[in-house]
Amino acid sequence: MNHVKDYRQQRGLSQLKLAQTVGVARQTINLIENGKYNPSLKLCLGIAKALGTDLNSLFWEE
Amino acid sequence: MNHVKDYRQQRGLSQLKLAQTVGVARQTINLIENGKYNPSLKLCLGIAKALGTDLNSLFWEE
DNA sequence: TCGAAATGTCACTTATAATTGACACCTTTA
DNA sequence: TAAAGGTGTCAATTATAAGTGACATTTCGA
Repeated sequence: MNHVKDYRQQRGLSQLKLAQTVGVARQTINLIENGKYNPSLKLCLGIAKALGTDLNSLFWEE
Repeated sequence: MNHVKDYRQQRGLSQLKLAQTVGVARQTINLIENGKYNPSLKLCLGIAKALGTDLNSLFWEE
């Protein structure tokens, strides 16, 4: 899994708001948060920047 | 860009060897190293683990 | 300096990420 | 009690990641 939902909620953002910031559809954010698929690197980078964090914090499991 | 090529060469691996370890085609590694496209998160994770490093080291630019 | 391994790239196909529109369900507030 | 915002999910389409086979060039050790 990943930590997108946690970080998004900590920032008080809706899925829609995050999606608009990153420039993707709301459904795409929803699917990523629920582990339903495998986002592209570019999208991961966009989400990390929009949430003021980095790739490891959101997507890395030791 | 990214640092896949640097890390791979430091480990003395060919594109083919890394591709086999990760389970993708050699061309896929070549395209990623040359910034020709946008790999999936799953593939980025596989490459990071195969090279004994992490997402930020390979793909994060401040 | 020859030959093999490694790399870069092409065309084509297949798998899947991502989009769009829609609907049901839930919670909160007027 | 109903209206609005937020979420989860569905089906259908489009965009693109990834695979396959092939070939030319470069690199490097015997």
